Amino acid sequence: MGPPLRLTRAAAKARTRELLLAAAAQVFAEHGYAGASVDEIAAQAGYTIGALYSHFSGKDELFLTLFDLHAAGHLRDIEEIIRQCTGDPDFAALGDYLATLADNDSCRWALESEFRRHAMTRPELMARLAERRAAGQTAIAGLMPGRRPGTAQCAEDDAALVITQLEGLILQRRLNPASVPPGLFAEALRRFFPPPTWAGAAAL
Amino acid sequence: MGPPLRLTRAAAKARTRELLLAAAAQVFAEHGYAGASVDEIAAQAGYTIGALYSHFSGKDELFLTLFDLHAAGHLRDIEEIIRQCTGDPDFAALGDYLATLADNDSCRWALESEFRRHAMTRPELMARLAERRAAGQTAIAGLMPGRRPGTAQCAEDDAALVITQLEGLILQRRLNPASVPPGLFAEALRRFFPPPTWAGAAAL
DNA sequence: CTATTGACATAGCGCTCGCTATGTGGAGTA
DNA sequence: TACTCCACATAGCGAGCGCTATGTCAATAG
Repeated sequence: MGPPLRLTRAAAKARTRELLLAAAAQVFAEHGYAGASVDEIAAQAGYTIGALYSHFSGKDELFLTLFDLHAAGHLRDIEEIIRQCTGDPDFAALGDYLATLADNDSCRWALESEFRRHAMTRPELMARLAERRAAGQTAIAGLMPGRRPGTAQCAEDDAALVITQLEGLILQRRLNPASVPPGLFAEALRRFFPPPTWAGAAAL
Repeated sequence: MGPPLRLTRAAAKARTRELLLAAAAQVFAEHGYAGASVDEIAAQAGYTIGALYSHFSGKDELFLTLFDLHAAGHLRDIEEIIRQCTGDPDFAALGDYLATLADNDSCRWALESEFRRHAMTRPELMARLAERRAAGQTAIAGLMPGRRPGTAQCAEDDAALVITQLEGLILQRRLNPASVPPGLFAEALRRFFPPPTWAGAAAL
């Protein structure tokens, strides 16, 4: 048969699940885990709690599902940016992109803070988050140039520095956009990726 | 009269207030604002909710008091570290200090995440937090050397970068101490405070 | 067309919450 | 010592919570 005019049963279910997850992200971000009510999450998605409990076993599973999705995909954007810093990067454009990344998805960074707070008090969540971040850091380390040959600095350390620098800047821009203009993102990246020829000659 | 053997009435009241605030910080950090119960906060301090409500108008005032105390004092430690970076700094010692700063006060950084999440959804809190941080940043900017004369980089931008770098590293160390050894803090500081004579000669 | 399934709605239970009204005992004062 | 006061304890109320039991109706299969 051709494409159905209406969504098929399974497709509709998958769509409902996505809507519930998106609504949960928004409500968890705004009120925190304990402050978020399953009624509000379901209502935000356009359903009632019956729909929610037919897709998830409860509030906790909903939160943990979001946690894993977030932990898996969080460093991907940063990795992509770092990848574009190799070769002949356009730092100004990357700075603009980072600024929009910080400005959009308003609930994303609030969720990030909520996840971190949760992870700090629940060892198994901390382990999962640390593992995902370690994988992302290693991927980024593979992209970092082995510069400053005089120092014993390794690529893993460079990656940790650039990740935390960009995350810190993003969180700061969430609090006060004026204090972190796009040019500051660009400047931060420039410091980790100096012009290849000059730096090689000037070092030591 | 000499110092009283037992605490005077006002001193005991002040001590109770401090105990309540410390307990509140711990419980808010562990469970978040909505998840924290005033009963647990009072019990953690060794009192009941009667004591809590005779010192604070309610849960919200308790939280806002902590918020202001935190916002006021948060960048002081970083400012002190940056001050010690001027002159002839011992980066290794400062790195050790930053590591212990991240490791101790476990509830402090969980509270930091909770405050940020709250600020992201409440404009008046965001304004207050941004104002305090701007003041701290300006103080730190006054300590930053006006290096790299070739670039249009100003001290305020340098301060924003070093603050967000250190905060990002601290938060990362909370999640995974092994990924941020004390030496990485030291390396981060070194990059913002290069040896004075060499850098001046090597620049441009 | 009929039967069946299951995605989702509805109502309500038990529990905990923030907060208040009220009680009480020891520190302060003369 | 006797009176006063207030820091703190205690009991309970109304509201909202997560979750479950049950109902409903449209999409599917035969």
